[in-house]
Amino acid sequence: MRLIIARCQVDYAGKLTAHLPWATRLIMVKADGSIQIHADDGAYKPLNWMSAPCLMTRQEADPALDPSGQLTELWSVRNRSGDTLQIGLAEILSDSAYELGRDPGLRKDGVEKHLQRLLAEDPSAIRSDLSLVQREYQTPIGPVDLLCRAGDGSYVAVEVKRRGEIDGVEQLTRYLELLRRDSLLGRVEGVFVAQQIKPQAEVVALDRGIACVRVDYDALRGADHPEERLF
Amino acid sequence: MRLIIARCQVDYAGKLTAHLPWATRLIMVKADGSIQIHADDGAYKPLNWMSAPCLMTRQEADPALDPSGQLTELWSVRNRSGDTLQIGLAEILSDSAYELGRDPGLRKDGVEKHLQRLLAEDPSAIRSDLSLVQREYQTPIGPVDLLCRAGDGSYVAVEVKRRGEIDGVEQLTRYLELLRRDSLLGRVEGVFVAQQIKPQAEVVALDRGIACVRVDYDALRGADHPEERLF
DNA sequence: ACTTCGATCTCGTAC
DNA sequence: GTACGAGGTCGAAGT
Repeated sequence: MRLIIARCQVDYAGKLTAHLPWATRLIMVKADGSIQIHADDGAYKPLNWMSAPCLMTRQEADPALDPSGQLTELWSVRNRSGDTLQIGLAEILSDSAYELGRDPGLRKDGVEKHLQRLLAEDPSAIRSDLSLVQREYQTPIGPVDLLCRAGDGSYVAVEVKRRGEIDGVEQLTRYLELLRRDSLLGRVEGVFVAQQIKPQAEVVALDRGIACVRVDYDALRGADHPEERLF
Repeated sequence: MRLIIARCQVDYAGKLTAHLPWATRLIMVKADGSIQIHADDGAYKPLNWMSAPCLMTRQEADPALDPSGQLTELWSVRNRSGDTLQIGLAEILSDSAYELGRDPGLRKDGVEKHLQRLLAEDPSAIRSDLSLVQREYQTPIGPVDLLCRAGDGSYVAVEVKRRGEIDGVEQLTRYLELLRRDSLLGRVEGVFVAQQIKPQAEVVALDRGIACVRVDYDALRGADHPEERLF
């Protein structure tokens, strides 16, 4: 990994064009050839970047092409799609490189699957009269997260999301259309379950007769494993 | 901006939990307090991070809590939601800080809004008989990009995308369903406009009676500002 | 290789 | 502030 602190200007041309005026920034070149340019604030997204695989060519500044004469080096980076990143360097305040080696990588836990599992174990957390028929109930257009049965015997298709947005409602709508064609199932209701549901998604859902239920992930986890509760 | 190259291990607990085993990595601390931890490959997304605003507290390693004795420093970072990032540091290979100052920021060009504006100025570029009724016509499920009127007096809802994919067709379909319920509007057509349209998206659109139109962004810009044309 | 989908998404922008 | 849509998204999982 090579880290450079330098005054630079940058131009990107690809799916869009973008320009960075002269300023002092961090330029990071990773071992895989990828490059990112960071300012001193903002979240992790760089101001500009080029992902691997890409090819960099370097050239000394040509005074004829740089009337202001502040350029010392010009880097051109290009990827397979023909996107280009041009970095002009002026004063270099620091330039160092390190061998980091391969990273063992990140281990995650606790995403949407977990929420689905908790609700499969206790569908009454969604609505008191629900009982599970099958989790990941297969259909030709994909799996329904939870297929349940209501107190009155009718089937209920449940779509589980961490955040309920409009495309989740579309997904459930497609499942319901399909399930309702299956005359063996009889009446089939839809329930959209999420930790948070966006207002627009709720409007669309209710307009289609789909109920919306918000669930508390931490409470569910607590109910499932009381010993893990912190308070 | 502070840049540290060090052997470290990291734990995140928040919307999910994640762990990074011991390895040598880059730790970047920006002036706004945000932190990111990078390996030597991968695109710009860090292995782990904490966005500003957040608060870091530092403590010397306590041998009693670290039987292996490799820890030299322990950093705890916390944000407003209570998410925490714990970074344990061992050998520090490099540690340096720089004053970068405020960045003048990125200037972009060529995004969807610009395309929408150009088409709003001249809807005949979509179809010769179209005239604009309203840009960003509001509905309960979101704004229609362009509401136009055809030569025969019927309304035309136009969805503009840079790249036309299937979700754009879905979006326009929802608008059309809604607009057609409004008896004041009478007949409402749909037109899907983009620089490129994926074959799958076109199949779905045509199947639903939605016309597809490809537009040339550069030509539109050229027609609008002939002096800016490069060739 | 390509596609689909979630994300500790990030980022702008309108309300 | 909150909510919503777009992204040069990134990254993983499945086909």
